[in-house]
Amino acid sequence: MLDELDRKLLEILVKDSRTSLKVLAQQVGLSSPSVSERLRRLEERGVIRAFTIEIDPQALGFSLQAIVRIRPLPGKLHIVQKLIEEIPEFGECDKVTGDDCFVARLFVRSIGELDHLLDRIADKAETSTAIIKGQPIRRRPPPLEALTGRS
Amino acid sequence: MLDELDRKLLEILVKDSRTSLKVLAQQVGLSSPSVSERLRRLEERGVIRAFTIEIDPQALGFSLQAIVRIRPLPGKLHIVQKLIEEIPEFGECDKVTGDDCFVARLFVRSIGELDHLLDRIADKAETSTAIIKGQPIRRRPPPLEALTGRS
DNA sequence: GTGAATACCTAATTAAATTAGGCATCGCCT
DNA sequence: AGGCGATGCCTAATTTAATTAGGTATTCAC
Repeated sequence: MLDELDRKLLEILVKDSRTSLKVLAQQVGLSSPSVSERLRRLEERGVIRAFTIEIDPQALGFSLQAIVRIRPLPGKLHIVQKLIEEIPEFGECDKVTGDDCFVARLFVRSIGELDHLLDRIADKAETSTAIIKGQPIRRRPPPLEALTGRS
Repeated sequence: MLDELDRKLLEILVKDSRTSLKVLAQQVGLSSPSVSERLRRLEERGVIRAFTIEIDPQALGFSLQAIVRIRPLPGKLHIVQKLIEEIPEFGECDKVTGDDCFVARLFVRSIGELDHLLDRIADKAETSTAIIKGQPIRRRPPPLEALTGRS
């Protein structure tokens, strides 16, 4: 369902999505219309979810990040979820097993802002917060390398 | 340091980084060479870290994700960090305050694979794992919206 | 007030993406 | 076995986009 060439294309595009069809084509040994068609299908099938840019949060003024565990109080699940969706300072957020809780990333400008945001959910959920220090050890993408290499 | 137009450009590009200079230009009311120059500088300054694609992990076979808290045993910090960097199944990983530990995302094909990977660090760190269920409530990006809107 | 630096513009050029049309291979059905 | 449709690729032509070159207005420092 995803052949060698598709994976190679994805690998190149993760590193630089502006790579021209011409260059992609010579990397995989196809013509540019063929590559174009493959990319179209990868998008169509949802393998490529988006062409996007990665922005440095610090450049936007978000010098602080935190990882927050949020356990909604009984009956408050939907209200809490809605809040998370609406507050723009939330980054990625996942629901995890166990005692039905969320794990989310928060981008803030200061500790004060962090406190303020947590206050907004304090009466609807039990939270625990870990402040992120330093630069990330790794950044996001799903492990394309893991498909070819051993682990 | 980042004016209104820059923010607008970032906002458009986060949604679709293939947006042409022509379209960007008319959205912000500049000519395309001017937009081109602004983007060049945003990259140069590190505001735009990368042009990239977002891939659906499931399409790659990673049907399971977990968030793992990893507290390296005394003296084992660097070994653990190196492992996290090298194992391709790790996604983003941050160091957090408190008792010096990491919070990482793991992409795996099965519970078996998850167990296997955790075994590899079991003798070097204390770990606790939460399996992610369902689709994420929110996805990654730092909150551009938070710069304009109130919160 | 003059000179240098910005930040923008338009027009011309170069480069990239798309379209159109055709060919080979494969699987399937009769 | 022969034919038919669907794939997946190709080249060449066309269209669209990005870049470059050169010029103008504005601002700030001296």
